[in-house]
Amino acid sequence: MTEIQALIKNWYLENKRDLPWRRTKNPYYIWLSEVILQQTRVAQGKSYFERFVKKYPKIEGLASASEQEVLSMWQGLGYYSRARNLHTTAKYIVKELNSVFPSKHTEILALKGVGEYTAAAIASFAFDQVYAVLDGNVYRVLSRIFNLAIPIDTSEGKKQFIFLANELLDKIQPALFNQAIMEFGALQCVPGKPNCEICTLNIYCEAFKNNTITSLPAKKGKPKIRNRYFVYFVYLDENRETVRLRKKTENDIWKNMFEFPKIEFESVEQMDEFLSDNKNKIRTISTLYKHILSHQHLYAKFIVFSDSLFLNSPDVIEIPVLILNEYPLPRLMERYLEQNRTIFSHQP
DNA sequence: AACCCGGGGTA
DNA sequence: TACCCAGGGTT
Repeated sequence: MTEIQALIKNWYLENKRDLPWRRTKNPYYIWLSEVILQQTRVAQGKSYFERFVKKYPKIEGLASASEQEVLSMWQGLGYYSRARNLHTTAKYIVKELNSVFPSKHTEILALKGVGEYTAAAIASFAFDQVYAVLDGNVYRVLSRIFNLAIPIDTSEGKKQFIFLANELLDKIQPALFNQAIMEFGALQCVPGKPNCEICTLNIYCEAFKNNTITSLPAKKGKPKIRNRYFVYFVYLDENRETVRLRKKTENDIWKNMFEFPKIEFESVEQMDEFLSDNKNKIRTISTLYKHILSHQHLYAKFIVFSDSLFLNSPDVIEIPVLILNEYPLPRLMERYLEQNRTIFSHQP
C-alpha cells in the first residue's frame, strides 16, 4: 500500500503539469479553480481561472460584482449554476464570515456549490487536512489498481471507493497525494486504452494483470460492451485428418481452453482489409459469426489458409480431427465445427 | 436513485 | 457516435 503511494507520488513529481492553481495555498483561489474544474477539462478551464483571478484578485471583488457580470465571465464554460453558486458563496463568506474562508471540513462542505469532492480538495490543498478526493480520475485509478468492478454509480459502490480512497491516501502528505492520484488518472491511467506497458504501477495493478483495464471503472448505467474481431486460421492437412489448435494461456476470455490460431483486429474494416489483402492464400472463408458474451461482442471469421503462418509457433499443436472433442473448446469454436461437418469429414 | 445541468475533446 | 471531463443540486 505504501509502495503504491510512493509510486504515485514519484510519478507525479516526474510528470506533473505546471498549473496556476498549484502555485498557491490561498483557499479562495483553490476554491475558484475547483469549481471551474468541476466536470471540466484543465485545458478548457485554465483561461477562465486566469481571467477570474485577474478580474477578482480578492474574494471581496467577486462578492461585490453583479450576478450578471459573473455569468458573463462564465460564458462558454457550461453548467452555469456553478457561477451562480460561486457568486452566492462569495457574498456569504464576505458578509457572514468576515471574508475569512472557512477551514473546517463541515463548514466548507456546507458552502453552495461545494460537494464531497470539492470540500476534500479545498481542505487538503489549502489547509493540508487529511481528506481523500474522489473524482472521475480517482475512481478510474482505484478501480483498476484493485480490479474493483462494482459500479461507481451506486451507493454501495461509492461507499467502497470512499473506503479505498481513504485507505490509500497518504496521511502525511494528503495535498501532494491527492494532486498526484488525480494527475496520474488524467495523464497516465486514462479512459479507453492507457499505455500500461510503460506504467510504473503496472506490477501492482490488478486490472492490468487480469486484462480488465478497458472495462473499468464499471458503471451501472450502460454496461460497457467491447467489440472484438477475430480471424481464425483453420489448418487442415491434405487428408483432413489433423488440425492445429492453440491453448489460450493469456489472461483473457477462455483461459486454458483451445482454439484455432487467430489474429485479432480492432474493427471490421481492419479485419476485411486483412482478408482482401490475403485472398489469394485463402481457400475457403466462413460467414461472419457473431458471439455475444456479457461484456464483449465477438465477430469472427474462419478461413482455411494455405500458408505456413503460425504453423511454427511453439504453442500451436497438431491435433487429429477425430479427437477434437477431447479438447475444451469455446462455444464459438463449437458452433463453427457444427456448421462445417462437411469440411471436417472425420467429425462424428 | 434518477434526473438535470453544457461545452468541448477524443477515439 | 459514444464516452468522458478535477461534480453538485434537486426531486
